[in-house]
Amino acid sequence: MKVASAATERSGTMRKSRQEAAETRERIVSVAAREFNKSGIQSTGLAAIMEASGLTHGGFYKHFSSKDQLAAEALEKALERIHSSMEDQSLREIVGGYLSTRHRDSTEGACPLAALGSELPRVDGETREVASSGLEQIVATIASQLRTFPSREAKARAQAILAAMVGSMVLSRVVTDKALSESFLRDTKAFILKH
Amino acid sequence: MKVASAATERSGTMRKSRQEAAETRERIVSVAAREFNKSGIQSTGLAAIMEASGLTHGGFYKHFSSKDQLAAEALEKALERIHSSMEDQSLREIVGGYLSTRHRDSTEGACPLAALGSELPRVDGETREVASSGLEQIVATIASQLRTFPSREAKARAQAILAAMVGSMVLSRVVTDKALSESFLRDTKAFILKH
DNA sequence: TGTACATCAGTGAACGCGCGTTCACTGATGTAC
DNA sequence: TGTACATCAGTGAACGCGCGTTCACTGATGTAC
Repeated sequence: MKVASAATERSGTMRKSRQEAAETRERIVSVAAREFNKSGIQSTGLAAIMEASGLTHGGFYKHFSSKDQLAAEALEKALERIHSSMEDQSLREIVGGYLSTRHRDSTEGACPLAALGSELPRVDGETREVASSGLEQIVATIASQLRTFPSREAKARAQAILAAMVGSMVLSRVVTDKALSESFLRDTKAFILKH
Repeated sequence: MKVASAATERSGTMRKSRQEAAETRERIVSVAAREFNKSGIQSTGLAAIMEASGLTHGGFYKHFSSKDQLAAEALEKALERIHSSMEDQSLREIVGGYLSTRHRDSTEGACPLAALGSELPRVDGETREVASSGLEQIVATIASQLRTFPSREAKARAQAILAAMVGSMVLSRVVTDKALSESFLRDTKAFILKH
């Protein structure tokens, strides 16, 4: 703060408090994405998210107008993260990364389609739209890796491949037998890549 | 009640009130299975289930010791229903029946793996076990239709096929575009059967 | 640059509400004789 | 078969609790001059 000229202030970074507030907001969205993946949207309380963000619950509405708005932003962020991790990867890399025990056991950067899939048809309109369009982008990215097929067929196959990946992840988390859980991932991977 | 002998009473049907109570209990389980499929287990209140069963909420604990117990029974019943509908069907029939718009749009007899899949890893122990073993039975039944493969490979393929079906159903319900929703079902079906 | 006022991120108490569960009560059904 | 008592399915009020949301307040930061 000492020797910053007015020009630097205007063109450069925000002043301390506003910058911190923006960082706080981003932190809440990140924490929310993780907590939603772990426990579901409905089942995760705002107080838990705020506490995990190092704040008290009352401050929530200084950043968001409702829980729904946070859910939409957190879902968008999580889907973008998954989507961008797939870009410029081969089909083998995409499927291998998705159908891994690392992904199965993580909440931090896990795919919300698998973690929240059966809850998403019931979320509010805006959040649902975010889910739907994020899903479409992922399908398009997978399709772009199916270079041996004409584009219409590539999209059809990409949809089936994403369905198989999401379903495999869901079921591998439902099953209580560890070996069976891992064989869901392994066998689905083989099934997809054998095509 | 009129001319029933003591012998008939003992060997035959229960007396009226007990029989009605048993019917009430079954009705609650059926209603619960449908409501859980529609809104999720956590998000469905006992009062809503009891009201939809034509009762007041207080009577619930005359039939069940907890919501968890009801969830386990409702899930078992729903999974058994899906499982038995697959028995003695060909792979084509199983996949065609599962990946249908009728199934997608129904709650009454829908598959809980798709309707509740992402919630199931968080349910209580007994309910989770019911889900896990119901899932295994379905895999076995699908595998039994893959007669051209040795049994180990048949089971691996059955797992991948179930994963693709569940994932396809989940995503077809997430997506807001009607045509895209239907193409998820159609394309996944083609992908599975083309193998 | 320094001063006076405005803004606003964050706090913590409070709200109305729905939840799972408990309970005293009722009246029809079941049982014993 | 008829009577007296016990059982128990179902009712509706009440419980303690956590939820999303609101609000008065604080004090550091931002702005105007």
